Amino acid sequence: MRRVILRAAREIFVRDGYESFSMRKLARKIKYSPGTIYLHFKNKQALFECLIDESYASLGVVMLGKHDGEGDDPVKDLRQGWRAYVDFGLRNPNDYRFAFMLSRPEGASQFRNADLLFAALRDSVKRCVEQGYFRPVDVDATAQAQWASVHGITSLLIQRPKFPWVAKEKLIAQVIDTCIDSLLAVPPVAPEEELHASSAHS
Amino acid sequence: MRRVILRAAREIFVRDGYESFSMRKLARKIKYSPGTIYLHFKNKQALFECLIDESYASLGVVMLGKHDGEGDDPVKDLRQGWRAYVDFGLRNPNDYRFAFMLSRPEGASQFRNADLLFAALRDSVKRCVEQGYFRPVDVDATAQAQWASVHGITSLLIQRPKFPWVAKEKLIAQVIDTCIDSLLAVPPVAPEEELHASSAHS
Amino acid sequence: MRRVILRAAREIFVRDGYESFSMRKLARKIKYSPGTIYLHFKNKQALFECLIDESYASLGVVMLGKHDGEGDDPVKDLRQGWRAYVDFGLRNPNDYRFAFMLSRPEGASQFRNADLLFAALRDSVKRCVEQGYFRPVDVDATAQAQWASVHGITSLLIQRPKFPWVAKEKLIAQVIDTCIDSLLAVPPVAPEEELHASSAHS
Amino acid sequence: MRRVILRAAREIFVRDGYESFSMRKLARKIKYSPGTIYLHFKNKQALFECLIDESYASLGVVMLGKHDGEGDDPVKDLRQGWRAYVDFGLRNPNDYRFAFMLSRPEGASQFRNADLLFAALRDSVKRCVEQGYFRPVDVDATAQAQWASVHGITSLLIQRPKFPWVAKEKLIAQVIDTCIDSLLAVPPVAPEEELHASSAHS
DNA sequence: TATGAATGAGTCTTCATTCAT
DNA sequence: GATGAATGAAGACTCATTCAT
Repeated sequence: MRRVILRAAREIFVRDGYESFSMRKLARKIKYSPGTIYLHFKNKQALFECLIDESYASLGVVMLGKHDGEGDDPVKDLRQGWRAYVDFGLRNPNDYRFAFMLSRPEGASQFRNADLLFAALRDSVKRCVEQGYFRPVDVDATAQAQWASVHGITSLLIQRPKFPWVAKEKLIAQVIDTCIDSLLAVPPVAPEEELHASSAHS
Repeated sequence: MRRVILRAAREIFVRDGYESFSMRKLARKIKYSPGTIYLHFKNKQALFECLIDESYASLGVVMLGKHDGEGDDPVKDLRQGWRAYVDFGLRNPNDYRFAFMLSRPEGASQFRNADLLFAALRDSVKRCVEQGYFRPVDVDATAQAQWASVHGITSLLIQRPKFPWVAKEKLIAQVIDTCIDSLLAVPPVAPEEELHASSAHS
Repeated sequence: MRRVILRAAREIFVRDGYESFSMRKLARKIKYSPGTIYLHFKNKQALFECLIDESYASLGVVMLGKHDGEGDDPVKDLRQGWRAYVDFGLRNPNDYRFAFMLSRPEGASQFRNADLLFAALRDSVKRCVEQGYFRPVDVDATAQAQWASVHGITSLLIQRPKFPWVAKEKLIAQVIDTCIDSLLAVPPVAPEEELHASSAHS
Repeated sequence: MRRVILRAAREIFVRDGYESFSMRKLARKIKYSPGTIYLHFKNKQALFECLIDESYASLGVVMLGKHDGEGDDPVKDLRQGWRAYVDFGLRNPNDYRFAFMLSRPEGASQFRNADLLFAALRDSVKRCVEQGYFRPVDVDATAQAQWASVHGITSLLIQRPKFPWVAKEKLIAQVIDTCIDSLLAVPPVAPEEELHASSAHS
């Protein structure tokens, strides 16, 4: 029942965007009276928080799914994780907006799932450092910086789909590779003309 | 008169945020009747677009101001330009939200000032490449990738002020430096400990 | 226009009582949209305050009307004033409820008309004292005590119309007379068997 | 179980006032579902009536407690009874509002406890007359008139706590004393300065 | 005895916008 | 250029109450 409401709410968001969501619309959509929603969610805000948390969870599943089996190459895992992150955002723009681009009112609570997500991401970076793939960088700072960059390209592509971007695939790859390659202890061997191949740290 | 309205509108935004802006409040603030605004702007939407364009302009002024007539070190210019970008966003979060983080409805027009901004930024990168500071990368892709990263850290810091960030200064520097240093034809000195050293490169 | 709204609002109150008043009902009654009311009154509260003040004014007019011409007998004036007060309450119960029996929210402002009313009443008592009709009592305390008693009978008769009251006329007279006669410097001459005739001070 | 509900309801009233009482809040408070209340009370109205009756009972207990088995000075008893009445109101304003200041809808039933209260009060007056302390006044009229006055000061002090009252103690005493002293067969001593003297009569 | 789900009408209020003047 | 009056729709939310289970 909560599920029904949440699903419908998400659909409205995904379809019409955040700005035009309303409890009334939601009620109309699930063909219940407005009051009914309030039996299951204290608030519009509470409903939101729930949806946001779900979004974090989805994103987490997608990202972490990539190195479930503990690949032998944590750098590859990380790269694929970020790539999954971007793809998730592009494929679920309203989920992504929910999770990261909405102004959240003052008193909003923290989200369990968000913490899990960030912890996992941090661990992924940590593994790269510990196993000698990355130079001995500050793990927290690096994880956050990478997240920032990847969030940047994701949100811009979502928010400005009509901007004259260069080939999106290339752009995404360039952002992620820049983040990762610049940290490699041993720089990647340069194949032919690849953008990220040449970040030449000693 | 348009000016008066725009200034007042911006003030409301900057003060109270996007969500709580309304034409009525605006009218009240400029001490004119609501109808009057419609003599000068067709729409709430039209007013918005105008404000957004102004925000692009402000941002452009701030960024470009950094290497106005200069030119002896385009990399430094670029670095400072991005730093100015982030600072602008953090100091004018509502302006920044306006420019880059608002969902803009379908039919919204392009913005002249945005084009100027991106062109300037692209040129800045181009200069780095042409003068041999950067490896011969794809200028457009690089400019966009850098923008994405810098936008990423800016918007996250704005939108999630309570996230347990590492020291903000360090984080910002790390994002910008990663963008730039990975492109240098001659890599910055001090390979290990790079993170702290990089913001003081000659 | 404000007048139209106020009159309609008062009618709703008078007809249906305080509890069942609503802005929507009011709007429906004057056949305007709800929003329209808010063009003229900031609030439900603001509308109330206005009505209450009007009620004070009406009551003031009624009470003071009784000794407009400065009767030569201030005691008679006072007695008639109180009697007019009670009558006003009984004839306009919802006005009276408005003025004195409604719980008023915290921030509610004072009412100009109420002040005028109380001042006049105090003056009336004062005159009785100054001209030697009343013993030299504390004017403020006396005015307030009399008001309390008169308010008491008024509000009870309004609020509990079905209580097995003794003859109302007699009851009202007894309350007012008790208030006044007990203060007389020279007690009224006792006619035949009159309840208040005998309050024999000195 | 009815008891549990009633107690909780009363607490809500006493804490938050009449206006903000609701069946839902009540249900939440007793941690039962809203429906449950309706198993025990037909109505909000029915619940109210019950509460009001209880209030009458409380008030009765307080008043009558003052001259339980006594009797050597019925005037003193009466005076103390009224004083207890006022104090009860001031100390339990929401109870008092309940009992006397709420508009009660048409079909509301009479209250057993109210009858008891008034009967007791009437008897108290009657005793004063029969034992020669009071002049031979109409007992019913006198009881009702006194009640009116005392109710008046009680309700005004409750309802208008911010009014610039003279010293409340003095005011209350003046109201009660006026009611009683004006009926004494042998007037209290100290004709001038009576107002202050009267509360210390033997 | 109890409840969980539901409702339908209602609460106050704000909104973007229009238009005759 | 400007306004004052107005609107209709919508906003979030609460209410007393019912009823199948």
